[in-house]
Amino acid sequence: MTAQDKKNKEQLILEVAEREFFTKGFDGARTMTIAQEAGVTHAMLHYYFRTKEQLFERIISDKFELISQMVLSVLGNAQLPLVERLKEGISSHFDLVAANPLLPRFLITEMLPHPERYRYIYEKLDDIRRLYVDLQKSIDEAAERGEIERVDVMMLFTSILSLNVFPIISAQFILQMIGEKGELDEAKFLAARKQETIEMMIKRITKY
Amino acid sequence: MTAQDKKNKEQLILEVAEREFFTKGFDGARTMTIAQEAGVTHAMLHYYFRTKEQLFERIISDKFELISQMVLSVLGNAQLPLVERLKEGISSHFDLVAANPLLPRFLITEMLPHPERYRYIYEKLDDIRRLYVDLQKSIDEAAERGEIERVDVMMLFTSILSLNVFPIISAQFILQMIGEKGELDEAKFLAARKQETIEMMIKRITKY
DNA sequence: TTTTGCATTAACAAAATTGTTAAACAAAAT
DNA sequence: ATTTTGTTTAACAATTTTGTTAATGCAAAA
Repeated sequence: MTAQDKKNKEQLILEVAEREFFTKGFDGARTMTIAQEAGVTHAMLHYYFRTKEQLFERIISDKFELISQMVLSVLGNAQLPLVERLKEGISSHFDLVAANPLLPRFLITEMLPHPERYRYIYEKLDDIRRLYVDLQKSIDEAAERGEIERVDVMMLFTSILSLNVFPIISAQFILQMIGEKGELDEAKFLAARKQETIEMMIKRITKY
Repeated sequence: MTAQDKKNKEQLILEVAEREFFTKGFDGARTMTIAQEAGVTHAMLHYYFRTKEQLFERIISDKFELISQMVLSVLGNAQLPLVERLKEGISSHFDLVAANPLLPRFLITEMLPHPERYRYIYEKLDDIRRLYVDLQKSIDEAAERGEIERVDVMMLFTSILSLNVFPIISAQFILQMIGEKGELDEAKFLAARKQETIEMMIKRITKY
């Protein structure tokens, strides 16, 4: 067995475990299932990661950067003009969430019930306050010039987060409920959502 | 022990169990914990409900009507004029979700991973298709008369659901991230959200 | 080639969780 | 008063899940 094989085996466990944890939550995940699906004995899993908790921690800290981005990117690129910034922010945030659809659900099911476990994530997010203040300033200035409506960034932020994340989490659910004859598939639905969200947010800040 | 006491004890277990299941999910919930918090031996819990599964099923079927309402009420009262219908629908839906904040998270963590367990809920929701078609007709007519923009009800529905549910689920999370010095408490935040959502949706269908 | 160190396996141990039972008990019915 | 019915408790059994260990293999370094 080469070093490469080892890396691959460890990596394989991590990938399988990520899917397992993200879909079933910490409590629902089974180390035996993970081991089985990764094609290793469950003793191997314990050999590499010692405990279920440590395997979990490893996955979370590996995902940390992505989680931060997932929150931050809503606020967009401070260099762009306001409306562009909004469009680009919504769009890139949507894509990021859509590319990692299991993560938001996991955050909701794991972080919310165990906030103490994830304190370090909140700490890291000082960046968000800078972008927040910055965006509020841009908005206030534009509003001063009568270009847009004055709006609260926290409301804007929450709306974008809601409109981007919720449909991605629950697309299946919504389509099953009111999808007509399944002709509208998930990909089309989400593409439509992305445009809808951009349109709604633009309208929200537009002054008439 | 009177019949009343029994009812109370059984009821107490149900109440405690509901909170336990809704916060920790089926896998995270512990029958011992439930029994302990309800002040009964865990044998009692099994005496009344036989298995963890049966206790769970009981809670779900008891909540069934509420779950249906939580989806249906978004579409509002078909008797009212369109804008009123929208305002009233958003408002009552928001209140319903806010009064049962654990339920949406639970639906996301339980229904989405186990759609087969909840097939009967989808079946029940033929009502929603009636309201859906009905609302689309109202909108199309109003749009025909040039009163509002033509919009797709599924988009409208999804937006309202997103804007109402997501902030309620994740208020804590959002406030911790960008809440300034905790001066904005959860109640104020949610009250602001409710107004914001109504305003956004009205703007969405308004024609200029 | 021998040693060294990590990788692997199989069997086992421990802990946590759920589920059962028999016997005691209490209340209501006869 | 006695029977019947349902409730409660304590002890225990079963199962599931996690974690450990000792023996073995195997590849590369010494």
